[in-house]
Amino acid sequence: MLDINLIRANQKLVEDSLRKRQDKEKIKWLHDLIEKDNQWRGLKQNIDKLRQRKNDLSKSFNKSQIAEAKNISAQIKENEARLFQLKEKANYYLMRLPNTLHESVPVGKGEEDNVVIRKGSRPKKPTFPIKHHGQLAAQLNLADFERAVKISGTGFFFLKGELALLDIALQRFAIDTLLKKGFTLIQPPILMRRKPYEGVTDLEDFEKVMYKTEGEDLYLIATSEHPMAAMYQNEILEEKQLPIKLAGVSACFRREIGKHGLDERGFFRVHQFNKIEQFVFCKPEQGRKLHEALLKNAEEVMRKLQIPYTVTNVCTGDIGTVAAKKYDVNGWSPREEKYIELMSCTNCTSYQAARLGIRYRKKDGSKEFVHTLNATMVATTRTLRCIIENYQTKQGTVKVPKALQKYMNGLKEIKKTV
RNA sequence: GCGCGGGUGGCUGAGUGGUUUAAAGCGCACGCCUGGAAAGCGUGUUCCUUCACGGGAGCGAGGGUUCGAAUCCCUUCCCGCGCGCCA
Repeated sequence: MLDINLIRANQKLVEDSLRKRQDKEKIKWLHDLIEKDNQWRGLKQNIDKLRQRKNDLSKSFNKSQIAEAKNISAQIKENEARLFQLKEKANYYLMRLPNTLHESVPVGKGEEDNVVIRKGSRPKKPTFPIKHHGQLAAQLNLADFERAVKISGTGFFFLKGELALLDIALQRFAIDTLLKKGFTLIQPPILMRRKPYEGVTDLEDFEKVMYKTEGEDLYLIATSEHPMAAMYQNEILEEKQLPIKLAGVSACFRREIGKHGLDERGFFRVHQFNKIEQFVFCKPEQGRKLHEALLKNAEEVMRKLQIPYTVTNVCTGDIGTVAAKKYDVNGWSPREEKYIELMSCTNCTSYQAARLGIRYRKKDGSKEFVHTLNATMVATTRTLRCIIENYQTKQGTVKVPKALQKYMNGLKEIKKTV
C-alpha cells in the first residue's frame, strides 16, 4: 500500500511511476483518490466542528439544550455516512495502486523485455541430447508422477531416494550459506489467516493462487515470505534491531501454476515445492545495499552449483504490484537452450510495511515505516530441474554438484536405483 | 466442541456513566546536574486534522442506550485456562 502522506506530498512522483508502468486506469484512480482525500479532509473538519459544539453542550449540561444536542447528533450521523464512503473509496484505491518504481527499472511489456545485467559462466554445448528432467527422474526411479497424479492430481509428484535427498541437500546448503551471513533460521506456520495474508500479497493474486481450507479461516502459504512479512504486523521495532535478516524454510503451495504443455511435465511448474527464502526488515536508507546483498547471496548459490545463469533487471511489464525494483536470477536449461527463471529478488520499499503497519522508532522519537526485501535463496524443484539437465551424463546418470556432496553422504553420482 | 476468564499507549497496568485532558510504573529520547558516568531532577513519548492557535477521534472490531460511554446492552473476532477429542 502506498503511504497517503507520500501521495499528498509528492503526487508527481507517484504519477510519473504509474505512467512508466503505462497504466492509464490507475492514473485515473490516483486522481480520483486525491479528490476523495481532499473531500474527506474538508468533511472531516466540518464534522469535527459539530462534535466540538456537542462536547461543549455536554460539558455544561443543561436540560434546555437537549434538543440542540440531539439535532447535532443527527447531523453528525448523517455526514459520517458520507465520510465513511469517502474513506472506503480512498482506501480501495490505496490498496490497489502499485508501488512507486525505482528509476533504474526498465520499461517493457513482459518477461522478454527484462534487461540482462550480469552473466555467470558461459553455457557449454552438450555433446549428447539432454533428456527431459521429469522423464529421466522417472526412468532412474527417482520420481513418481503417475502415482502422485492418482492421489493428488496433476502438478504433484513423489520425489524418491537420492533425489529426495538432493532436495534436502539443496535446502541445507542454502541454509548454511545464509547462517554464515548472520541470517536467523525461521520455520513459519504454513497456514495463515486471511487478514494478515491480505497485508502481504497482491489482492488479485490471492484469489488465484491460494489454497483455502474448508470451514476455517486458514490458507496454505505460497511462500515463507508471507508469514515472515506478517510476523511483525502492527508492531513498532527499535532502530537498533534493524536490519532483521531471516532465512525462511517451508513448503510452498500454489493453486495456479500456469499452462503446462507436454514439455512442462515434471517438477518445474508444480503445486507444491520447498523453498529457502531470504527476508529482510530494514531502515529505508539500508534498502538499496541490502537488496544487492540478497542478490549476491542468490548468485552465490548458482555459482557454487556451477550452473550458468543470468541476472535480469525486471521491467515494468513483469515487475508486479508490490515491487519497487526486482531482479530475476535465471538458470541455464541446456535442453531448451535458454535461461529459465529460478529466483527473484525484490525490494518492496515501504509498500508491504505500510499495509502491515510495521514501523520503527527513530532516534528523535518519530516513527517511520520499515522497508522489506525478499529473495529466493533456493526453490528446490526448479533448481533440481536445472541440476538434472546440467549434470546429466551421456550414460543417463546425474552427477552431484560438488557443493552438495557433503550433504549427500559423499555421493558423487546418482544412478538408477532398484 | 463445551465451560470460565480476558483484550486499555512501545511494554506492564489502574480505571464499572461526567476534573480520564487514559492514573502509575517501566522503557526510550532530549535537557539539567557531573571531571566523566550512574543516580537524581525536568521535558517529551496513540492517531487524524490545521500554516498555526486549536480541534477531533481512540481502550480488539461493529452496532445500540444516553445530553454524555474505556465503563451499560447486543453482535462478532481474537487470546488464555480447564475439560473433551486427536496425532
